[in-house]
Amino acid sequence: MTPPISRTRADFIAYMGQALEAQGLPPIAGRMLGLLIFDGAPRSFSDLATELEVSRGSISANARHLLSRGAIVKQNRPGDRQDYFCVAEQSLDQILIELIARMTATSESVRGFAEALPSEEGARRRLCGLADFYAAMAGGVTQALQRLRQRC
Amino acid sequence: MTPPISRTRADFIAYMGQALEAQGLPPIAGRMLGLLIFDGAPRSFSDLATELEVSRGSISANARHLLSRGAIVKQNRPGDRQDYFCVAEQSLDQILIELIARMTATSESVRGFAEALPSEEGARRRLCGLADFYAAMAGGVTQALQRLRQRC
DNA sequence: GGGAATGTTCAGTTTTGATTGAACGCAGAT
DNA sequence: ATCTGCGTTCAATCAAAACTGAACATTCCC
Repeated sequence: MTPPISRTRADFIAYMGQALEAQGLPPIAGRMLGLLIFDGAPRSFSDLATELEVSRGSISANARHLLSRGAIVKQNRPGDRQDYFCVAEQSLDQILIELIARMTATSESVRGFAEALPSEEGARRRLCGLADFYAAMAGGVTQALQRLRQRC
Repeated sequence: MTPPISRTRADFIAYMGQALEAQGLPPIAGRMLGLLIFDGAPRSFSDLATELEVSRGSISANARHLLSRGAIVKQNRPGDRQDYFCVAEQSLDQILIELIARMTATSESVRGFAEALPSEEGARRRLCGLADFYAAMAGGVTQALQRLRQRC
């Protein structure tokens, strides 16, 4: 017994809201992204407000948030004053790229702390280990990114 | 002109507080972990409260948090009623293992949504792509984990 | 038995962040 | 000129989370 598509859609949108909230995005941003991914077509600003039952102010703020991360893009059409949004071509790439950047930055910061210490300090070795850890994660995610790119 | 070790130490602890806060941990948990990593030796419960200038209640709560994640371990010594904490042997491994589990779970959840849809639905293809995305990330982090393990 | 030290718990406070909704500016349409 | 629809902004509200501090139970020491 397969559920109706609309039900799956609603569940997916709610799920994405929670999943992305756990990764630091505001919940509405997650739901917006879920909706856009599911529908796979541009949706208008007010459509989003209506469908998600949130204020226009929230759409405005969260759209800006997602736009700045490169996860979605804004479209404008001649003769239509509305803004339309859809998932960016390489939306997922962008997320990974940003993640890699964050981890690389952390690695470098930690290495900076390490190198401010004399080499005989045990702490220096430990901080270097931590820096290596973040570098390794960045490397792993980079590989994932390459794998995804060549598949699509 | 190298800063004194104590200064680097304080800065590192503060930095870790912020860095791990950005990844969902409470700030004090991040600072505790930073302190323990820097010092590389067991520190007592009250030492932590004193040094971080936070209440014992906070140490208790955050220590439990870090313990449950396997990031730190508690030591008890004969003839000493205090609890001592230090970073777990495979503290970083644990973090990666948990991350992999989360991403794998997300991938599977999303695939579940996809498979509830008829194959002619475009949404099904898109959700499968998202599931692949999370799977690829989990794979990348798994590789990072293996690389780290064999290095140490 | 007191008394001091230790970790936990929990109610209350503070802080932080998300969300709303009204006010606003702008651009087309009437 | 006025009106309507659109998106932004911002002050106020709300909710969730972290943190504190006092009360408590336990253990050890005198």
